[in-house]
This record gives sequence, structure tokens and C-alpha cells, in this order.
Amino acid sequence: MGRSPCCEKAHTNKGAWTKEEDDRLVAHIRYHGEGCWRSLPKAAGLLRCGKSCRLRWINYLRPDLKRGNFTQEEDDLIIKLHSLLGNKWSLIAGRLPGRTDNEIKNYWNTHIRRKLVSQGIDPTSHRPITEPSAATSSQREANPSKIDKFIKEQVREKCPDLNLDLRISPPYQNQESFKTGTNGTFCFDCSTGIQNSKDCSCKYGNITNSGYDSLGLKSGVLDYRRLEMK
DNA sequence: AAAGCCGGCAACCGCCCATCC
DNA sequence: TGGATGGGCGGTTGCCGGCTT
Repeated sequence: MGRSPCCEKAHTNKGAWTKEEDDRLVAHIRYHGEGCWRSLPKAAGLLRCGKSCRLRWINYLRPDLKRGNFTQEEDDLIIKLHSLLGNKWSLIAGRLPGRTDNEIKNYWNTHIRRKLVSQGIDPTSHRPITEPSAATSSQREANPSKIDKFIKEQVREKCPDLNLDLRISPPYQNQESFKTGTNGTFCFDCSTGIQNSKDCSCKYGNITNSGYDSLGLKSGVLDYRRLEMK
């Protein structure tokens, strides 16, 4: 049914890459560039699926990769981006130079998820686990709350080209105060880091150096519109 | 020392989307 | 316009090494 396989499975190697295979792949790409992944294995003399070559190159062999532990800043940024984008690992990786989507995905599943749970935070909704409104994502999708609808409306208005099917969950706030910025809470703009926005409707908008710009929205490092939609 | 368990991570799978013809 | 193709992505699997019993 459907499409043909991406390669001839019967004559391809699987599993861990050997040093020799790595060398062949790197040498080929250095000389010819990335080009067509499907034809690359044959051209490079590799008994590998083209997709496997692409993955190996992108995740481990690319010269611009940053290896080693994630920093606290990277941790924070991943959490913030995940609360905004959900499991869009490639988009998240696009904001972390030298990190790959696969690396971030693994790191999330093995470290950050556990860390959030231990802090009493639902890693999917980014809301306190004990909160009655901290429903599961499927519950929220089936029966979106007022705040979910409000957030989608705001994002649609501010970023019409952003995929609204993403799961977007800013830090939990009382719904009405969240919306209006009253009672000492953040308005939508400030809660997502867009402080000093012309649309800011709360008293925090003019506070400078508040440290709540981990996404880089205020500084312009991150802009919804500039998220790389590869 | 050996067996079992568990966590981390590299790699694969299958689907989706954009592009080409 | 619609099918074929290739690239890209998220989810999942399975291996391996370290730890515990």
C-alpha cells in the first residue's frame, strides 16, 4: 500500500555506525555537499539508507554541533520554548545553536520531564499538577478552556502565520486577571516575554530588567515571526 | 561475580508536507 | 490537477553501560 520504501532494505546496514562509515560519509559530504540523500549512499559507497545517512550527518557528524552537557540557560530556554511550542523539537532546536532536535527531544524525555514532575509541574501543560485546571492535553484539546481560547486568539492576532495547532501554554494564571493584568498578574504579552509591548495591559510591562525574557522576545533574539519554519 | 534492572541515547519507523513533473 | 518523490519531523525502539541486589 502507498509509497515505496525509501531504500532497498535487504541490502542496507542497520544499527550503530562504524568509524569507517562515518569517515566515508563525512568525506563524501565535504567533497560533494549534502545533495540528494537517496542517491548519496551509493555515491559514497555506503550500504545505508539515505535517511540513515541524513540522520547521522545532522545529529552527529555536522562540524557545527555543540557536544556536552546542557547549560542551565539552555534548560530554561527549552522549557520556555516547549511551553510555547509543544513537541516541535526542530523549532526548539532552531533557537539553540549547535543542538539538534533529536538531542533536545532525548534530553527533554530523560531529564527535563522528570525535573518538572519532581517540581510538581505537568510537563505537558506546564501547569501545577495539583491544579484542578491542569487537565491533560487531550482533555484540554477536547474541551478547551477559556484561557486556551484566549491564548489562541492572541497568537492568531499577533502571529497570523504561526501554526495554531501547536500546544501553547503560558504559565498558569487566574483567567480573568491573566487577561486583564489586574491583581498583580501578567498580561498575555508579559507572560510570554513581550514586555514593553504596545499591547501590554498590565503594570509589569514597563519594568525593565525584570529577567522574564528567557525567550528573548523582548530583546529580539526570539520573535514568533522569525521562528525558523524549515 | 553474576544476574537483573534501569536510564540514557543513538537510530529506526512511519507519516506528513513541499516540490516537481 | 494529481500522482510520485524526497526531505523532514515526531514518536518509538532497542542497545549498552552503569548501578543494585
